[in-house]
Amino acid sequence: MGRGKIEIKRIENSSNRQVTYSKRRNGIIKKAKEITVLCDAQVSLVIFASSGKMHEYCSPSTPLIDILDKYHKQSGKRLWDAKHENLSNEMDRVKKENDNMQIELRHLRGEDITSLNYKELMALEEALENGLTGVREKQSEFMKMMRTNERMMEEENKRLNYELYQKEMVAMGDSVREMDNGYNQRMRDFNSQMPFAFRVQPIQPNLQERNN
Amino acid sequence: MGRGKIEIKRIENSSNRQVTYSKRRNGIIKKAKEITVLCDAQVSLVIFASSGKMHEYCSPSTPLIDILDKYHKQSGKRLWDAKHENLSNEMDRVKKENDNMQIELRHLRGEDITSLNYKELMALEEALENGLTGVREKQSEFMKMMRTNERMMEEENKRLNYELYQKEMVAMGDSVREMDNGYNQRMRDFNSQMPFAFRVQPIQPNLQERNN
DNA sequence: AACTATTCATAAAT
DNA sequence: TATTTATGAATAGTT
Repeated sequence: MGRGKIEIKRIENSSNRQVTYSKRRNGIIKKAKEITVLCDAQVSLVIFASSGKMHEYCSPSTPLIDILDKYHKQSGKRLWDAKHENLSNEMDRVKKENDNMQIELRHLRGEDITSLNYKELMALEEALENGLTGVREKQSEFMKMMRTNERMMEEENKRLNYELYQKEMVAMGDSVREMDNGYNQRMRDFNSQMPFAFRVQPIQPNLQERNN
Repeated sequence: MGRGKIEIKRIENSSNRQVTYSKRRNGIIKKAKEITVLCDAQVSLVIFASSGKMHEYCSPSTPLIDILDKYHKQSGKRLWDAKHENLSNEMDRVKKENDNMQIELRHLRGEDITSLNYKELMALEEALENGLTGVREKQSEFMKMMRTNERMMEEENKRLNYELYQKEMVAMGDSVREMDNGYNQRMRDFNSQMPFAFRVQPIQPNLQERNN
C-alpha cells in the first residue's frame, strides 16, 4: 500500500522513519478500536517510538489494569513483582483456611449439619462435649476461687470489725451491747452489696446434674 | 476493504464476528510487528476475544514487564500500586477475621478459656449446648431413619423368606418341619450381619439421659 | 500536512 | 475451517 512495495526492515532515513511511524501508529490504533467495536474484544496497546514517546490504546470501560490482570492469569507470566505474587498466594491460602473455619464453626453451632454422615456427627458431638467439659471445669474453678475469696473477705471483715470494736471500746468506753449491734449492721450492709450468685451455694445447678 | 463497506459496529452474527475477529487480530499483530521493525518501536499488544481467549504480541527482546514499567513511568498511572494496596488491605481484613474465628474455635474446644470472664463463659456454654442440641436432633433423625429402614428390611426379609419357603415346599415336597428350620437359620444369618447399634433399641443412651 | 498511486487487508463468497 | 476474490482501506512516496 503506497507508491511502491517496501521491505520490512528498519527505515534508515530518520525523518522517513518518524513519518512512517506516526502514520502506522495511527493505523494500528484505528484497527484496535475497530476490532474492539466489531468483535467485542478487549485490547490493550502500548507503543513506544524509538524517541521514547509513548502512545496507548485501551478498549473502553476496561481499565488497563484489568486487562493486565487477565493477562497475568492466562499467561502465567508474572507481570508484577514477587511481592504481589506472594501476597496473592497467601491470600488464597488464608481465604481457604477462612472458609474451612467458617464451616467448622457453623457445624459447632449445629448449622449446616444435614450434609454430615453419622460418623462425622458423632465426632462433632464429642468435640462439643469436650468443649462443654472444659468450659464447665473453668466455671467450677471460677466458683471455687470466688468462694475462697468470699471466705477470705468474710474473715477479714470479721477481723476488721473486731479491731474496730476493740478500738471503739477503748476510745469511747461504750457498752458492749451497742458495739455488737453496730457489727451486725455493718455485716448486713456488706452482704447486701454482693450479687446473689456469689453468696449462694448451688450456683450452677447444671454442673451438678449433668456431669455425673 | 472487502467485498463491501462495513459499518464499524458490533457484528451481531456470532460466527461472522468470530471470523472477522481472527482475521483482524492477525492483521493488527502483523502491523505491530511491522512498525516494530520499520520504525524501531516497542509494542505491547494484548487482545482478548469475547470468548475470553487471549492473544498477545510484544516486540522482541523487550519483555512486556519492561514496557509496562516504562508505561508506568511515563503515564504516571500507578498500575498495580492501587491493586497491591487493595490486596494488602483485604489481606489484613481476612487475616483478622481468621484470627477471630481461630479464637472462637479454640474457645469452643475449651482451649484458651482462662482469659474469659464469667459472662463470656456462660455465653460459650450456651453456644455449646445449642450446638449439641442441634447435633443430637440430627442424630435422632438419623436413628429414626435407620430404624425405619431396618423395619422395612426386616419385613422384606420375612416376605422373601416366606416366598422361598413356599417355593421350596412346592418344588421339593419336603417336610414342613425342615423348612421351618431353614427359615430360622436364615434369619439368624441376617441378624448377625447387622451392626449392633442398628439392632438394639437404646442406641444413644446419652440422648435419653441428658435431654430431659 | 495533503495528495495519490499502489499495495494491503479483509468481507463475502466458495 | 481454509481459500479465493472483489473491494475498500492504508500508506509510501510525492507535492
